[in-house]
Amino acid sequence: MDVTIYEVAQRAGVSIATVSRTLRGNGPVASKTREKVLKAVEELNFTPSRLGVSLAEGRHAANGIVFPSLSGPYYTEVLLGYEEVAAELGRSVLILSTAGRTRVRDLVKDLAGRVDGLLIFGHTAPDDVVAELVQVGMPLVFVSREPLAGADTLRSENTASARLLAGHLLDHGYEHFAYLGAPLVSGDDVDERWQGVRAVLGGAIEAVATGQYTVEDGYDAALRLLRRQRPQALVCCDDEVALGALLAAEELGLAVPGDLAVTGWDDIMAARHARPALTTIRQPMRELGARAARALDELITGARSTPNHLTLTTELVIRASCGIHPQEEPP
Amino acid sequence: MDVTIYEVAQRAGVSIATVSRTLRGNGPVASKTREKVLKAVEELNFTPSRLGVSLAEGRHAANGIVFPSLSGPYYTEVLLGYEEVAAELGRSVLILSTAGRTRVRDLVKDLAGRVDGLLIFGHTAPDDVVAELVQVGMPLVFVSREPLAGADTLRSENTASARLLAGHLLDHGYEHFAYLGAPLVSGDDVDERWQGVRAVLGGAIEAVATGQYTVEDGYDAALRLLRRQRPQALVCCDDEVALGALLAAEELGLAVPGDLAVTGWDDIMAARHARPALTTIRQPMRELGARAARALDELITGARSTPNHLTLTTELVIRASCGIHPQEEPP
DNA sequence: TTGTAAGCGTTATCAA
DNA sequence: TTGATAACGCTTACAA
Repeated sequence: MDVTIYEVAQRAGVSIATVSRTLRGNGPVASKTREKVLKAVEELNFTPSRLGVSLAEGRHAANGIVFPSLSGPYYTEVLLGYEEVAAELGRSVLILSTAGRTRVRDLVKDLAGRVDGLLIFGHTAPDDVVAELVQVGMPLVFVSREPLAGADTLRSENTASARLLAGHLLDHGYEHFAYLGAPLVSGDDVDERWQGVRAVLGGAIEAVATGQYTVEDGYDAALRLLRRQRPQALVCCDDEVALGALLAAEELGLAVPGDLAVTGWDDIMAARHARPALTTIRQPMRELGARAARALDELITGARSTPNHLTLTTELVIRASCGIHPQEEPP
Repeated sequence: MDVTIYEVAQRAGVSIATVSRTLRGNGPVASKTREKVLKAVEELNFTPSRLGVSLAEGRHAANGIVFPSLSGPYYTEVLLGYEEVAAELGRSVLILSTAGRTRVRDLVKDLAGRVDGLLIFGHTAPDDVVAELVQVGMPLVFVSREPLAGADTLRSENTASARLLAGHLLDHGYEHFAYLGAPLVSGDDVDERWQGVRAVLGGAIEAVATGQYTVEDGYDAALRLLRRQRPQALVCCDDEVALGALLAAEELGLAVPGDLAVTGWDDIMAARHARPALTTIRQPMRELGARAARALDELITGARSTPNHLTLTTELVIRASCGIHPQEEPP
């Protein structure tokens, strides 16, 4: 891409203004002129410089997204939903992964300078940068964190489903529980889930830390836990941790369900295919991303100016891992 | 971000050229002047507009990446390696997912207009667009496809490892095979793998199609296959398909290994944790991404101008799924 | 050591 | 219906 609007104008024998009008389809253009212009555009294979357009329009036509990493399907799914809708709306997507990275502050600020709006997961961006962005009016939507003034927040319902899940486990007759994946920051999804189950299970459940919320760390943490005590049910903060717990149980020769119940969260693809299939809370990940993109669009175009705080509903999906269900799948 | 270099200059009582020099640290600036400028920058909280900088510098300081989707860890891992190194080099990353999308041509062209260089997976970008990009000299690196004139190509070794794998299976004494995940385009990784195993196994192996290379489609395809015939070994085009095959085998009551051998490709995290653990070919996915970013940097900065075609080495990882290995893990 | 001014490639206003 | 021309926000010769 090297040819500019000037060369097109010259070739077509018109001014650059006319070329611009023709291409954008706004101002009036005589149809004979239009044809000359289009011909020149065609011949020169002209594409307007994105930089020139953006500078003049005063917008990037691009969105950013900040996530910790892409381990596991959760962030990936949200990202795909986000990118798809963003593309529909004519916006590109710039990504920023913060996990294990130094100078996150600068990276986020740089990213913010390249986009019209930002989707930020939980607390992946430093509070002061967030404050700054809110301050300057940058359109922002946060996913998986508590509401914040001056920005949209979007999340799936956690506490009510947590109670539902806890209730179901009580119905199975369990009395001793552990929550695998202790919350790291307050107010995010993992924390809300923990608060929810604890509200029902009270002293009968104890939070156990994992490193990250991955299969590996879930496996390690579960192994350590199960070697020194035997809760009857392991409520995991997400499906990946739960898959890790399943592996640990197998390694220790514990039957799931039977010796141990395990539950997850999110309903990632692997949850259905796990052995045993995971009881979990389904969260509409793709939709989270899609909605975030639309919300951002509203904010950017000015179709809306007051922040929205939305909570999507979830669904308890009961499968095999949480215990024996007598009248299941009659033949 | 609303304050411009003019306001800073005015406040500091200097010209915009001096502000620019100070901030970029190139031209000479008296230290007293520098301080005045920095003070003004501080007070006004000035950040140079990315658009202005890019337009003047004639570069985006951004890279693009084109992939089909992000299902499964392969693309994700490459993406993470890519983004990490790109960030190190001061470049942002724009993504484009093409799966199930219409107007891919336009999307790729638009993306190309926003970046200094592009990583493209296999054949995810239409050939004519690719030709056009090569034509105009856009720095390009392709991952997982056959060498192409005018662009870097980068891939992991496939055929030699395929032979190695096939040989190992022959050593197990198998005589009837199936290759799950028939190649869709010629020249990509999946095709090379197929060519490699077929070179060794000849007529003893037959290619079986899956939809996409996912756990679900692998499961479906394996189920259909195993219901009508019983190869002794299932060579899968990647680990996800292999995981699906494992599920299908379990569903049919086939023991793996024993009744059936299954192998994968890539060595994703789940391969190690699968039951049985997957025999597979390890491919350095993260490094693929990292190298692509560096290669692009060389091309963009002009440190190199002739295309490179690099093949990274892989490793056969023998685990349990390919058959019984007598003297394994002595206690 | 500093400032002036010419780009960089568009869009859009205002006259003609 | 068209064309000058002023933004948009910066970098960087070139002069001073």
